[in-house]
This record gives sequence, C-alpha cells and structure tokens, in this order.
Amino acid sequence: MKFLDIGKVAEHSGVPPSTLRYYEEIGLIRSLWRHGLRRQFDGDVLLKLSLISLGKAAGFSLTEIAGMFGRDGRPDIPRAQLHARADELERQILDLRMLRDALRHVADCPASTHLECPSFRKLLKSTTRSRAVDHSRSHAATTAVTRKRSVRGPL
Amino acid sequence: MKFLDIGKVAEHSGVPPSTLRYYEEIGLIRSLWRHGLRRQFDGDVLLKLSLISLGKAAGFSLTEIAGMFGRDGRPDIPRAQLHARADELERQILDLRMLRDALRHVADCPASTHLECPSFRKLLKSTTRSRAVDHSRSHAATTAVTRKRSVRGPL
DNA sequence: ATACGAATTCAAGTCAACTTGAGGTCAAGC
DNA sequence: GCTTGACCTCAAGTTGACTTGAATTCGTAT
Repeated sequence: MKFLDIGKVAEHSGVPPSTLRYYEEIGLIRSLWRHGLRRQFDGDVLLKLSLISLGKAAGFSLTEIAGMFGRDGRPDIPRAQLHARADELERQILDLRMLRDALRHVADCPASTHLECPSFRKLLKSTTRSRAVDHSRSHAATTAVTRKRSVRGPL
Repeated sequence: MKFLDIGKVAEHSGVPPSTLRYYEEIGLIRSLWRHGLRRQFDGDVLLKLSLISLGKAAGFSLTEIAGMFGRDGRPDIPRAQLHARADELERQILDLRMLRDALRHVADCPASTHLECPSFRKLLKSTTRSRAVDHSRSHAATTAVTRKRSVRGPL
C-alpha cells in the first residue's frame, strides 16, 4: 500500500510517467522492484522528486542534482561542499535581486525609450561588465541561473 | 564612422562570430552591408548585444528578446512584461533561498535520515507548494512563430 | 477466457541555442 | 601576382531534458 506504481507517482508528484522513467534511466530515482513489468516505487520517491524539483527550479542540471545524492539515494555531500554550494546560491540570489530591481526600475522609468534612461544605461554597463570577457568558461556559478528557465513564463 | 566586421564585434562584445551569424540569421541583429563577403556592423550592435545579454540574464528566450525590439530596431519593452519578468525573478529568488536553506540544513543536520527529518520535509513541502500545478504545457501556441529557416524577424 | 487498461521497451523526434567542419571567397600585404 | 588569414556558406552535430509512438506484456475485472 505504501508502494506506488508509476501512475500514482505521476499523479501525486505532477511528474509525467515518461519523465519518471527517464529519471530512473539516468539513475536519478529508482524503483524498488517490478510487479510483473510494472515499477513499484516507495512513497519516499515523492520527497525525492520534490527535492529534484527544487533543484531544477534553482537552476541546477539533473546531473548536478544527481551529484547531490549518494549512491544510497540519500543526500550525501561533504558538508563543506554543501556550504560552498549554499554560498554560491547566495551569490546568485544577490545577482538576481539586482537584476530584478533593475528590471522594475526600467519598467517604471519615465524616459520615452529605455536607451535614454540613465539607469538603464547604467544597468547595461554593469551587466556588460559583470559577464564581460568570460572566455574562462566560468562554470556553474554563473550559468546555473541563466541556463534554463524552470517554468515557461506566460510571455 | 566605425564599421566593424564580425571579428571586431566578437572581440568587443565577447560574443563569438558563430553566434553573431546565428543572431543575424534569426533576425536578432543585422549587419549594414557587405564588404566583399564580410558583414559590416554598425557600432550600435554592441549596445544591442548588451541588451540581448541582459535579456538572457533575465531569463528571456531569444524569441522573446527579438519581440522586444520595434521595427526600427530600437528597444521597445512592454513595461507589463518587464514587471512580469521581475515577478518571475522574485519567485526564482525564493526558490534559490529555499534551496540554500535546504542545503544548509542537510549540511548541519547530524542524522543521515534527512528525508525523514521533519524540518527537512517542511522545507521541501513549502517549495513544492510554491510552484504546484504545472500542466501549462501550451507548447503549440508559443512555437507558432519561428519555424525552421523561414526566419524573418522583427527587424 | 477474454477484454481492458495501465504499464512496458526502444528508437526516434523535439526544442533552443549554439558550435563545428568542410570547402570556398576575397582584399590586402609583400 | 601570390599568399595569407579573416571571413563566408551550408549542413550537420551537440547538449539537456524530455516526449512520442508503435508494438507488446501484464494483472484484474467481468
């Protein structure tokens, strides 16, 4: 009864069966056994899917998320690494906040075109500066957020 | 007058030539004319690339960004759209914060039973709630714009 | 016993945003 | 006038995260 087959997992998590199979295929989740052909999942998988969803929303790739779990399936990373990741997130949060504020300012700016708005120019300059000359392929820290939008906006 | 060929644009903007050609192909930027085979760009393009970079950082797709320029090629961003994006950023910030907290919790929690730890569950639950139902898979409507090679963007 | 529906596999397709590579062109410098 | 090197085109490949479809196999309810 505590064992769910894929349809139930999909129903409760909102993650479609195809995706669940895919996740299992890449080792992100796993089923306990088969009942006939059917995968039987432990209820725990729902929690794990929440965690995965969270990670995705935060801009991590599935590979990165997978790296946050040990082979036993439980979150298992050296504490220092976890904290480092958290620090990294903190930096991203700051960046996003700046961007958010800038967008709002531009949205409310009375200048007729954005190019004439001084703060828009300033914003352009700062964003240009902040990610200029990045031929050092600087990695997850800067790309995680930009990489993929977690939810398609209505625009 | 400064007319740049693609190498110079790449050098000043940090955007590789292949990408610049791609952007031109999809109508996101444009060159003024050819000198022999070579594209000649107006210096303006650098500003535009900053704008594009900004848009990307804010999570807009290239198609969306292209839609932000009027027929004259000048930025014309609907303010409501900017606010909407700022709202989305705000949500993303919340997600990041929760992930950060989750990571810190995992780092500091002495038990190896994170998935059963009440406060961890609570964290997860709150994140799950925040971005609950996502069956907004309206894909056909949004893709109607740019198909294959028929790209003739709004420039 | 049979039908039904829910699940299965596996290959292939999709989408965005590029990159890569092969082979060709051209203007400028020596 | 020949070489060089920056540029060109066009097709195809890449990556990540899935989805789709056809053919098939179960378990359960009638």
